[in-house]
Amino acid sequence: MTPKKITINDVADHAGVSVTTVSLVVSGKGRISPQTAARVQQAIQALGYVPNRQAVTLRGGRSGVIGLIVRDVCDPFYAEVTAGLSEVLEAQARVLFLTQSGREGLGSLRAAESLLKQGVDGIVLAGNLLHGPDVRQRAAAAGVPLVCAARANALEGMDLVRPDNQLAARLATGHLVAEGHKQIAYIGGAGHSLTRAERLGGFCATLLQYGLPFRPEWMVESGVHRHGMAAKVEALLRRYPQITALVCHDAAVTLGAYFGVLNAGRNVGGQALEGLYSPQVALAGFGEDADDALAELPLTRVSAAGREVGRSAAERLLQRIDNPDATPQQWVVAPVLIARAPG
Amino acid sequence: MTPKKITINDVADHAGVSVTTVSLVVSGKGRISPQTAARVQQAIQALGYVPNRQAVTLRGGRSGVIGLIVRDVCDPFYAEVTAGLSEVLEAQARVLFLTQSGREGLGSLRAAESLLKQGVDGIVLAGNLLHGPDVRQRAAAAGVPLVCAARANALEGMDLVRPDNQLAARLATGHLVAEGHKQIAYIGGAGHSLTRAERLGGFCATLLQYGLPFRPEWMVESGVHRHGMAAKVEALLRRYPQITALVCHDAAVTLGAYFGVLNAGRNVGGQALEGLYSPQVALAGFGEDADDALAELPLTRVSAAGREVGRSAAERLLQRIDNPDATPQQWVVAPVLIARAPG
DNA sequence: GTGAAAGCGCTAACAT
DNA sequence: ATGTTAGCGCTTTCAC
Repeated sequence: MTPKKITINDVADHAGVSVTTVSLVVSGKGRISPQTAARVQQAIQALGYVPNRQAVTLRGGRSGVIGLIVRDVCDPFYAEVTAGLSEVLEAQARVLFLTQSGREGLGSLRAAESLLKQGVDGIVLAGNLLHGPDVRQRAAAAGVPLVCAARANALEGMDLVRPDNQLAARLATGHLVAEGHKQIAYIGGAGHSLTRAERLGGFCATLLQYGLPFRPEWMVESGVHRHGMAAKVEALLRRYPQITALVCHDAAVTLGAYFGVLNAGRNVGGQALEGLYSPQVALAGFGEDADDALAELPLTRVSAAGREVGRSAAERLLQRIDNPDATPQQWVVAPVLIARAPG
Repeated sequence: MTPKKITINDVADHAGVSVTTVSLVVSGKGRISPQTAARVQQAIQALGYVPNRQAVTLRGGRSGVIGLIVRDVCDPFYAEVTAGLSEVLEAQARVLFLTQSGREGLGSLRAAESLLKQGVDGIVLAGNLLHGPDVRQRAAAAGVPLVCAARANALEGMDLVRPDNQLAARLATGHLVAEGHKQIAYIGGAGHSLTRAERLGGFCATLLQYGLPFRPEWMVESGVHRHGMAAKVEALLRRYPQITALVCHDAAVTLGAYFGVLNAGRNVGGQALEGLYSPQVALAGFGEDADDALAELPLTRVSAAGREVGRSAAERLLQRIDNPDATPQQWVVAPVLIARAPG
């Protein structure tokens, strides 16, 4: 059934050389004569030889495997991160171990444990940075490099790749301002969210920069479950009819806001109209590219570029693998503005 | 830096026995005296011994690793499948290799190749069944079990886990019928989609079962990009005002349909009103649990239960690993209806 | 019941 | 420039 596994010995026999020679040819290390090298290559082709990873690793080489600890692959942002990571690693002929720490998962630390047991060359911790220090300690003890990828800022002293939430908010807000809006509210996000805090920073900074008002009452929290945003937005707009634009924290909030606008008797659109009061309310929202359910809505979106975060995390980890003693760095990935024709 | 790796030899020394004994105790195989076993266990605890996977695998044991080939982890359905798979495997102290075949990935076959090189115990092919036969052949040649997990039916002769699209459509349609709707249209999906075909089967069957009309003009395709569904739905409703309910193919289509209903001067709601013409139009849609952006809409959703598909695929693969010669089976996973209070 | 020893496939000294 | 050989950590006959 299973075809006889062909090993380095078979190749050596077939080429009439020793295993050392074959090994040297494969790794391109020693000085081997062109003729011999050619004969060996030919034997490799003929037999379809593929080096056995476990043997290499056992002997002390690299396993070629990277471990990923992610809270929940179903979260669109982290799904993008995972995809980006996987892309880069595949291009390097490496593979990715996936473990989940959240939901039904076994927790970051246990995940790390099981990855280390498998002999990974490096670990990416995506989200769940609460247990970051524990994981770092464990990885350090095993001499395995660790890189974090998260939605918001966190620990010092660790390699971390994250989106630029502040810039994202500046882009979104700036876009609305450029369209002529002067009364802008921020909708959604849980009060304790670090991501929200960073975005609010960019939001306020942009308003200040243009001399526009920002009022605490115009920053509406959503609970974690994001229920009833439509009602909250409707109430906001009825109370402050001068508001002409909303920055929305995520896809669910955006949709809620959309209905809130309609329920308040206003329309959703882009360009701010003349005069103080406009029946139009413009929307800008954050979200991943994969959140395409909202693609048809007339709104401007800013993506946190999760895929790019994943790619960068992979790059950084590969660097760390080659150079374990490098100083930890924070990499910030620029967001992407996807403007929508007003309408 | 790196703490000395402790091996089976260290344990043997510490316990004053031979490596054979330690191995036997760990695997629980040979007949070892309780005293010796206890001493060994104690040594294992004391030293924190963890068997080296590569050594075990090299020696001929199982690697404890399962490979997953998925087209795109960012697709909500396959993200759920991945999560379900990962859950089950983690519970079994196994780990999951993730490879992507689509997008920037290297194609199913190359992914399979790289998984086999890593010595996986089994492979799950999720989606992209076009290349299923190739992958199967390759896996079979390596003596590695293969299980497919896909959104729709496909090849014969392979183990396959998939959602019950037909039942899903029956649930959605039946729900609308139970609410009193008699004129129901099906919106969205690409014409060549197998999933759509299966759902349409369930849709039509349900209508027939209740003696309700089904008309080809009431089955509106969306392109692959799902643009302009709002306009299509508006046109449909204006042309056939007797329609009171829509079954929507996915989240994006549902949202488009929602606006189509509004644009047609109708409202979205649940209960069918008296009389032939109702201003209300009810919506039922398909989607994963993770598609929660639409959670606030007053509509009934049917989930394909991707997570459960993943779990089942894992179960089946574990069976195949224990019993490689079993006959291929098709497993069908029941969908989940999430009813919404009509509003 | 327990131990000695032979490899699994590979790499890296150390010869030659 | 190429070959010999000693392990990496483990399981598994086969002795005792």
